[in-house]
Amino acid sequence: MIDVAREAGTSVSTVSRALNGSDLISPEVVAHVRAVAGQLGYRADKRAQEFKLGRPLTVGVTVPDLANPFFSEVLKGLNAAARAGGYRLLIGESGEDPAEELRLVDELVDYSGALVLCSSRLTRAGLEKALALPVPVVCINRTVKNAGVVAIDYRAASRLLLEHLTGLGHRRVLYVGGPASSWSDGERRRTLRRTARALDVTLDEVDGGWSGNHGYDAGPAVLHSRATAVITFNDLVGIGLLSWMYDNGVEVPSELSVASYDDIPIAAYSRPPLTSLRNERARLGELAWQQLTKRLGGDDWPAPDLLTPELVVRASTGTARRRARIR
Amino acid sequence: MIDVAREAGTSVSTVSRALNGSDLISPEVVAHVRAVAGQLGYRADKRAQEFKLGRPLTVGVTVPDLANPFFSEVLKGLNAAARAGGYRLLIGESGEDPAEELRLVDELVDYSGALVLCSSRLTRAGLEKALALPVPVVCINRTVKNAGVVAIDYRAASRLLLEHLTGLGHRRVLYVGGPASSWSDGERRRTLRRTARALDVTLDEVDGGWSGNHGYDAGPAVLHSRATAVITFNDLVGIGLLSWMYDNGVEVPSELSVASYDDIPIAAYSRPPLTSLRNERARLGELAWQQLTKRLGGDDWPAPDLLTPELVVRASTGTARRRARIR
DNA sequence: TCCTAGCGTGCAAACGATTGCAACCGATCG
DNA sequence: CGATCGGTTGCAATCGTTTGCACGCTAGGA
Repeated sequence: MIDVAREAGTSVSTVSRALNGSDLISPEVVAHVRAVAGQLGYRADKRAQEFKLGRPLTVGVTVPDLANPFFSEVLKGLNAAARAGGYRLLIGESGEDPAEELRLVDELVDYSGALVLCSSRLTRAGLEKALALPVPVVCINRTVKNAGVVAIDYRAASRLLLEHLTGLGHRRVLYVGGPASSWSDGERRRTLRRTARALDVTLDEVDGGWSGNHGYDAGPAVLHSRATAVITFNDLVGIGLLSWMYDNGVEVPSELSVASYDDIPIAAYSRPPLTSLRNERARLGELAWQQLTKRLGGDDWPAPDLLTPELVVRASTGTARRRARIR
Repeated sequence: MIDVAREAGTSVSTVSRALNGSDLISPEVVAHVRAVAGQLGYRADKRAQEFKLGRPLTVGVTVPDLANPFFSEVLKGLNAAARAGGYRLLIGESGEDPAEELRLVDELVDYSGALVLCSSRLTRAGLEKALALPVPVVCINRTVKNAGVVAIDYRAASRLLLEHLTGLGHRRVLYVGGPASSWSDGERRRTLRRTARALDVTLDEVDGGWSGNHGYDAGPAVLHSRATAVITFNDLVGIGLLSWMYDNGVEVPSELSVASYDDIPIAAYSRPPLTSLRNERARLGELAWQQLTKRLGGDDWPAPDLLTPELVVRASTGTARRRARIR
């Protein structure tokens, strides 16, 4: 900058003003300075700028698992929105571990003007700590006070699933659960139970996880239950389960129906294609950013945004014609 | 910091030294300052530190598509390695668009001490521009001079695939290609052609893309070719293609074999499970970081790291018994 | 002709840390 | 007893910007 000033025969203040389009500076000088700067290949040091200006134009994000398509797409949406607003994303992955997530948050906050916790696995206490930080925090898929909240409406989601299954005549449904630290697993269980009661459906539950392997491994337990329909924590689990059923000669859907949450792209291509709940994941990210901008603009936190998913019926659900058993 | 200094009855210099563990300071003072700092809840401003200290401890990364499991896992590996080295990741997504990638690079460089371009879609000229930047650049899955290079050994990869297929008796193979701007698609084509010639296999090619939809849409073209085996650009394309074959009554592998590159987790759960080339994607990220540290340490760029994949044979490949045709 | 706006510009102080250098201390040595 | 020295500490400059304030200049009105 000093070089530019010297070369242009002005002071650095003038260079700064010229480059930033201040209005109390003559147009000729602006043109001249711009020319000189371009010629010298000068680039303003963004870090110094942001340093001087105050809070960083960065939003820190945590996700449990980068390789999970659900989170990738949330990140896509958030990234696009944040970039449009002049912000960048600093992404951290907690590996589904609450302690690691806390460390991560603690580190990200040093470089971020805001935080987005995506499907936070934080303990209650950890979350308190995060909210006490001197930056605004938005939670995606976790409700909490004094923070922005954007979430899937699991009440509606679970109702859609169960109504679909009862419509097909199922009266006994099994839920294959997700990671214990997952808030959204808790919500899915809670809303399923409640809706099952209302619909007079028997709901059993077994533990699962978040990956295809977890679903595959749940195969025997599923068969042991006397359910005719299964709802899995997510599509990866569902697809893994479908695979076990195929390997063990159980026909889907004539012996067992399988449905799931999220509708990741690959769900349409499983065999049979998986009935699932489509949610606008990218939109989750977008809305998180919107909440953030409002808050950064000085307003209070807006009301939580709830996204209602849409049931995509595919061939993995149908009427039960036979009891499943291993052949 | 000033507050801490005042409260501790010292100068800010002393506080700085105490907190950073300088050796020319008395232990008692260190203890005292630390205590005061803790009590006041003082946290050093990392951004100011890095600003003063010089280059940012951040590595900027570009990927074409965050939702693609291949890239997610590379990011996982890179992230883990970089964090262990005290660096953070600034991630940008180009959306498979060369122009956008260039903009991205131009922005990331303002905040990064190093750049990692993952499967760069940059044009030749764009890449030159990126390499001319005042930070070290590592390319993952793209070879280039004067930069770090970490890549899959596609020569070995293509050979593994074709030898497997010829071993099963296939003499006519079709390649369903990837995005035009993808270097790795180019490499796959090049090495396949070359190996096909050596093995006396007829190789046809059609254009595809990177997603399940691209694979599904390629179905008719695949059937029109007279190939008995198909190699797809990646697993997503492969799974999409399998789905089309199923929907149209083509039996895999008895009428058509399908194999692919990458072996993403879901490949094991397609129906039939997909024969694919396993590569250590997380390791790609790790190696990229290693190259970077060497370079940042003052050395020249090390020789390119080539990772040889491993063929995972599953049920989607077998001996062709019938000519495929739509029923 | 002089005074006063008002516009354009430069000086210098910040932002929050690190660090070379000088100064100070007590102790040891000659 | 004074010089020296090692061990600590503080002063002030610095990183690359932005910006409040003061100043100078020009033009227009009285």
